[in-house]
Amino acid sequence: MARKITLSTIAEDLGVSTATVSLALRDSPLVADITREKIKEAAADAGYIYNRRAASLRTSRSGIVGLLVPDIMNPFFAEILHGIEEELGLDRQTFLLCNHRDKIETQKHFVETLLQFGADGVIMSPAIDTSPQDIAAMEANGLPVVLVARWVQGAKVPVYRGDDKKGVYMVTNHLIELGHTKIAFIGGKRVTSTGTDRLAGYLAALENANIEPIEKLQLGSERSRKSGYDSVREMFQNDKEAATAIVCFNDLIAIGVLNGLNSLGIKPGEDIAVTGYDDIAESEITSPALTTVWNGQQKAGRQAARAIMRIIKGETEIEDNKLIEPELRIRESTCPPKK
Amino acid sequence: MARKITLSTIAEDLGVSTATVSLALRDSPLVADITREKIKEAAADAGYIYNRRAASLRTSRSGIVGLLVPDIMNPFFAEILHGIEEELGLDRQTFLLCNHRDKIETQKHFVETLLQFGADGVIMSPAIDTSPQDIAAMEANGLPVVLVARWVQGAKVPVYRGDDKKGVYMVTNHLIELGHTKIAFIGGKRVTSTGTDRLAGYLAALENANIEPIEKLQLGSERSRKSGYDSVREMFQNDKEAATAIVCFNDLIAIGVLNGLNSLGIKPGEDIAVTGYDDIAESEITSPALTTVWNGQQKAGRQAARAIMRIIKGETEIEDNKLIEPELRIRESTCPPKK
DNA sequence: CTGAAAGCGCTTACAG
DNA sequence: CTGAAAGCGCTTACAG
Repeated sequence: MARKITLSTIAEDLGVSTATVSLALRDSPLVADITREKIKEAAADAGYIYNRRAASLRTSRSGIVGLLVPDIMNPFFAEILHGIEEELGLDRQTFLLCNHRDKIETQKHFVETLLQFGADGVIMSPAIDTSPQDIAAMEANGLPVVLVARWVQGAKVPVYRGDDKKGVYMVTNHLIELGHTKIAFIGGKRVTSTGTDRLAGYLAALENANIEPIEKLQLGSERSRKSGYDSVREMFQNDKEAATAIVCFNDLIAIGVLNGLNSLGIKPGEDIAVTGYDDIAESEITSPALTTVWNGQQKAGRQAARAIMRIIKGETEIEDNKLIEPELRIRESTCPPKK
Repeated sequence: MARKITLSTIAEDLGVSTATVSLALRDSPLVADITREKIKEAAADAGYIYNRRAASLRTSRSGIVGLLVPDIMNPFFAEILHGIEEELGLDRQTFLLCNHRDKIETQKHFVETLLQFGADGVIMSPAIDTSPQDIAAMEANGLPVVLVARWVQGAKVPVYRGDDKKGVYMVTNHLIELGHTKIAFIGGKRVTSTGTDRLAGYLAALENANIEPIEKLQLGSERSRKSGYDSVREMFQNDKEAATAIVCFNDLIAIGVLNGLNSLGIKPGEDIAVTGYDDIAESEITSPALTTVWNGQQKAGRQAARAIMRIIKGETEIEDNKLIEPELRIRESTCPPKK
């Protein structure tokens, strides 16, 4: 590369001012058509690269949106991201992604980075133990926040998510209608809002049917395939009739449970009923195909993205964030209790 | 927030110069201990936020590393990312992530963004059809490049990846040693360097054993679970004895194949042998557990991260990038041909 | 050990 | 429609 191309080198070459070049490149109607064309051509020829740092220092808008999720490897969050990408791509925003892995320190450090880069806003599924003060502090520093999938009690920011309690209620009820009474709940016991809400849906359905919940049928705190696999083996290794149905915290757990049961010689969909949650793409091609609940994660992602863009653009009317209605997806993994 | 806290407001409050504040906050030994302490305290009290855009405009180092992968939802790339994160976290680099989904336009647009932000370097698994000129252009614009997992013929930049050809050779050979001769290859036929290398390993093993490769036993171009599921059903729906063993392009395909076979009533690990590639975490808990090849993706990620940091720091001695040795992981999904 | 000053590359009033 | 000038918030020679 010879010398560095900037607005001023272009201006100099063309004998105009930097103001004119700046305006022309951004298609300002203030600039005469001929001038604009001439400038744009010169910029393209010279291989000019717009320096966003300089622009953002001046305008204090960075074009960066922060995105915080527990773990992008989890298809649930990946699908949220997908929704966000679809929506933000249109506005040519760039985003900075962080997997906080539910470590509040990681989250904090990343938020600090966002502030340093002058991010315009952040979409987050907050880490466990995020306080409303944490969120208020971000906003006080000029970083607007929108939540997705998880909510924080007391935080005054929009939240976009599915109705977890209702969805798990529906799927538990589906099992009860099939005739099950010994229904286990596996996974997600960690204290996220999602975990609490989903467990509450399960308990509400049992209560509604006058089924006494059994503590030892509620197992596992993680939300990975491996954890589902391990938990179900733990539950059934000694007592093959511990339960006739299993409500899983999410599809990943359920997939692990299907595999774990298979490894014990118990056939899901025949010997025992298993349900998932989220309806990730994979749940259609498990064997047996998984009965689950569509949770609208892509939709939540799109809503969150749209909301943050509106806030950034200074709109005050943020669309009403009512819960996304869950939908039951009955497939092959549920069956009546075995006689 | 009252007024904005900057270096100059702190300097003013304390009656020192901005140069001193700047130096003090970065722990320069030039500043007297007492002065430094006083300044640091004042900055912390005021809730000072370092403005990286301003700093980076001045120093032309941004602290940003770009990361380009086809799709972060794919555990193979997620594990590479994990390795990179582990390594880069230490240097407090921030990174900008892009899923190019093998669209050269998406990749191009993202690289443009990196240039605008003044990224210090980029680690990439290039999209299909990336040319050596594309990479040369990035470097010419001051953006050093390191490749991971995939390579580009003719590009003069370091590459960190496993020996795909050798690994697939090993696993195909394992099947041949078990007595198989009708061995299919499913997935990955798209023209990535990985696809080409892996197919070559399969063909080399067949040739070495004097087995004639059969065109119609090479199926599927994608690398997803769903694609494996669909391909194997297509292959076996009409002819249940189309093959006695299947080499899959990767573990995801293999997982889809396991499910697809199950859905057809064919038992993998008993009726037919199936192998994966990559040894992602999930392959240990499939049923049956998957025979596969460890590909060292985390290691490749770490190597790539270390290399880009060295380049950024101006070191010229970049560690020699020899291929990572693959390792065969024999589990339950492979068996001799059924009599 | 500390300060005054220039400059990184933009955009934005303000004049004309 | 175009230009001259200031300023965003840092860091870096340069003096002292």
